[in-house]
Amino acid sequence: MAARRRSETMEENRGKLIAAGRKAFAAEGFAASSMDELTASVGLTRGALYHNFGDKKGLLAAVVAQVDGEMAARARASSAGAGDDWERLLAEGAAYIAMALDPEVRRIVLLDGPAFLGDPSHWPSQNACLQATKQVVGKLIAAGVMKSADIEAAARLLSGAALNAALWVAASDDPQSTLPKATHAFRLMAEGFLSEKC
Amino acid sequence: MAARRRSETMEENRGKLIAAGRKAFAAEGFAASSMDELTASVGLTRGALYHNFGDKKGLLAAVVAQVDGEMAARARASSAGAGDDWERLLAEGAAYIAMALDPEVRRIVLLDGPAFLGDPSHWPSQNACLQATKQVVGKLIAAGVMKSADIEAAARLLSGAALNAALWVAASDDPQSTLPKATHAFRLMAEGFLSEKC
DNA sequence: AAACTCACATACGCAACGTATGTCAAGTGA
DNA sequence: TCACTTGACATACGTTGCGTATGTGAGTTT
Repeated sequence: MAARRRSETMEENRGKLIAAGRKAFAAEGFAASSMDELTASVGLTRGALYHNFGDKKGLLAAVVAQVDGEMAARARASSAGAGDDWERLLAEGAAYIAMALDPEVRRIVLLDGPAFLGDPSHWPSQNACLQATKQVVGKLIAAGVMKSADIEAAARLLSGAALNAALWVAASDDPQSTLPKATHAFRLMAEGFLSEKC
Repeated sequence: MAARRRSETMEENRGKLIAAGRKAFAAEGFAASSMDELTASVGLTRGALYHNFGDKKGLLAAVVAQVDGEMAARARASSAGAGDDWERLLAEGAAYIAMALDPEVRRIVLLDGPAFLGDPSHWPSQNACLQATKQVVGKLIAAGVMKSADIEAAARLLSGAALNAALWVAASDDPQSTLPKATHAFRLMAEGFLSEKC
């Protein structure tokens, strides 16, 4: 058989472990996931895991970084069609709410991530979503569309409201009917930041 | 020595374990807290814990219920001096932000609680804080002070925004200087729910 | 006061993490 | 091509910590 390059199989194995991590962490949570089972499910042992990621939390960090990156991409995509920056901001908020309905996002990034890795603003992935929001908020405040306020505070409040509302939506009996209520309330509240409303 | 009643010592031991749980969970987090050490620290063994609380998560639930109750009391106290209901709502929001600065509240109720016990709205303590906010929001919407919106959605967004902002404040380098920025932004955003602003 | 209850201690099995060590294929230089 | 090195991963082991099954003695009942 063709002799495969080392770096090639290593990247492949890292990918396998991260993919298995996404599944296991989303399904059972970080604490309840067994690394023996997880590694065995992709034909490896714990040796591979500790060599590549250092420890169990290292794998979680890698998984979080990957999912976080995908979230930022989703947020960008959903706000791409917006006419102005304000509509872009609202679109990103709606995207946050929709993303938190994803079991992987909810369990891994919103629950286990903060609990086991600490505050998201200190993650290596830097919470890419929040950075995007901060940028838009900064532009809107500078342009006078939004009232003067601390940029990071406003971005935090907006994304925090959206994410927390989404956790509620996801845990509700009928997510599909509660989702519009959440997005409507979000739009109302965000408008509190608008400068001129008369 | 005077023979002590059984129910008396039992309540006392429950209290000791809950108090030890608050300390340990706040300091090291739920997952990293050893039940052997925790029970030994109050002169008991794990036997007492499993008899009283069923399992490790049972103790966490009891601790969360106690802290949650204290949070509700704090919120009530801080909004007691408010003139009207709207000011009461803002005061509660400010109280949320201040409470999340408490290490016990942050670690136990905001991080480990949701991660290990599931969504707060399904807790036996019913997330007493949120219930209080819902009541005020309901009155304000009925009175026409706030725009029409789903009561629970509005309450969730407001408390979620406050709590998430508070997590940021707590994790920041200089909490004392970022706190006013957060409360100011919160007030601005909450005003988005006001009916008449002209 | 004898029988009983139950709150808690003791002892055990098991699962899972992390580490120390072994191993063999991929790379390197002659 | 062949000895030699590297390193990615497997294997084996020690440790920790949870949950349970069983024991026990102080308190309670009759």
